Amino acid sequence: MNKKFYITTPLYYVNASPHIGHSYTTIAADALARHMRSAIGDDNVWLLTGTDEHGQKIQRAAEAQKLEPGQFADKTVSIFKGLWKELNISYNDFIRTTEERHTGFVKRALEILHNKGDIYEAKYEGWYCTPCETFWTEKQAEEGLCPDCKRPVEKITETNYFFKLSQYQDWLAGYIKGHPDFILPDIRRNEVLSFLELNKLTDLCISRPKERMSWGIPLSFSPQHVTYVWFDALINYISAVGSFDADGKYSSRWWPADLHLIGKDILRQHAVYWPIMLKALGIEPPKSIFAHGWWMIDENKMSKSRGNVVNPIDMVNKFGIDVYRYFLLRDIPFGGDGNFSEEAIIKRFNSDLANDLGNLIYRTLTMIEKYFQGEIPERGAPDEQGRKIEDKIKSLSEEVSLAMAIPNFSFALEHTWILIGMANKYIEDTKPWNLAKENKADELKTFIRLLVDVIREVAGQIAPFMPKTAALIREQIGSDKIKKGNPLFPRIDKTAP
RNA sequence: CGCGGGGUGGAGCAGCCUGGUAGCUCGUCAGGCUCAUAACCUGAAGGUCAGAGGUUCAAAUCCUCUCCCCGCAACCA
Repeated sequence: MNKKFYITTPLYYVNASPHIGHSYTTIAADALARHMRSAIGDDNVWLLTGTDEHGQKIQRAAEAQKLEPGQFADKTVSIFKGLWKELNISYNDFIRTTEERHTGFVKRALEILHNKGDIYEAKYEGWYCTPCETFWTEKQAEEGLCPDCKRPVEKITETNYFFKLSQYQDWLAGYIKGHPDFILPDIRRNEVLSFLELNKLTDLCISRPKERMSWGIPLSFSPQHVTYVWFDALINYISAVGSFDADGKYSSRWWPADLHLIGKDILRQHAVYWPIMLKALGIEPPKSIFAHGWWMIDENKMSKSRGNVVNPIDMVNKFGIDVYRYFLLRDIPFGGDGNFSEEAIIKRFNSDLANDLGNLIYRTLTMIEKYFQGEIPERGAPDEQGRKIEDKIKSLSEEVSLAMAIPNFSFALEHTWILIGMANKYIEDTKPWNLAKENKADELKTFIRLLVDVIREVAGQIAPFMPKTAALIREQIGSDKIKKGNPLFPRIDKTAP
């Protein structure tokens, strides 16, 4: 029935280089997209990522490097694209908010809302800190001082444009209540609901005067203003995959998105602003928004000021792409926070990848070499333990699919590892070395072939998580004749430097 | 009374929504095996599920209170 799957990552803000958090969301989205491609076909899955490039932070960061904002963004974008290539991210489209296809779309969307009366002009009053170029509320600017630099703020009044968020508050609350899967996991859903109950939404200021901030999309009905970055950025999810017709009706092959994958820090923008913007535009909301947790670095929140930002490239260089991908998706149930440390990666690596999976493959290949000169045998009917393994092979993909639908990546991987464990135990119990000595060739064939079937199934199930590894496994054991290589995951000796 | 998350054997976690022998991974100890990457398999030790009270035939699981830790408070995945 649902013959398409449209999944997005956030549009990453290009004011800084990507860190572990960006890579986490993106890898998760990639794994899910790959899984869905194998389930419903390559042509029916669309993975969108991209970059958010407007706004004051970019303008200032560019100035600091004596670059035009566009040039500055180009630099960061190439870093992001390089990382996604490195991490094997199979995105279908990469949209930049500075591209014409997006800016034109945003202008049009704003026009529609303006014509409809959902965007109105009003005086905006606030306490402005000129050196910081930031507005503060009365409460934030205690004693008339900027909370950042502690210099005096001044009261400024300017004309801006506002979006009628408040008008849709009741609709949104009702919608969330009526759609249990709209905001996931439940913790986040409750968070948004209680936020909506406890607060009265204020209309969202969606413009910035050009003289103060020029790096943005100009409003067509007021060229001296540019669009507020969040309003601009969120629209990418629809601008990338569809268009408005002459009457302002939106159409797209892919919309509504099946899943917006985000971090918990940008939940409110996605769960409050975004659905309301869509509602106002007469466009269906996304089916699901899933906010995952944060990686803590050695028990601390990752932040630049702490100097504990983890660069994904360092981890990839140290442990390999697939190990990094596996660790992020396996170590914690998707949704919660996790602790990131090299020690934790090594632990996962040695126990799951080297001992369980790598060793299973290696010992199986050795047996095929030893007992069958490298030819993979056909098999007959297995014994009882073998039949249980057969059953597990059959049921595994369904189990994995259910876990991926949540999505809970660690559950999905755990299911696969149960099969790996069963196979390792099967070897132990069957004692093939005795079968060989006793010349029980048929039993040995069936036994070995079942192991091969297990490994092939495992390769299929881990492919979305570890595409490179899956390909290597298939290379070694995918055809009639094995190609044994070195162990896929040589153990990491902790005592070594 | 700002909001939220968490406190489960040595470590990290699942289970809690839909009460009913407390589970997983790692670590430790003992044993087995040799096809294998000092890997694999088996067994054992180890928890009054933060504390108190309540509901119930029965509570880690539901309710109340207390203590402790941690995030968030509008552009950091």
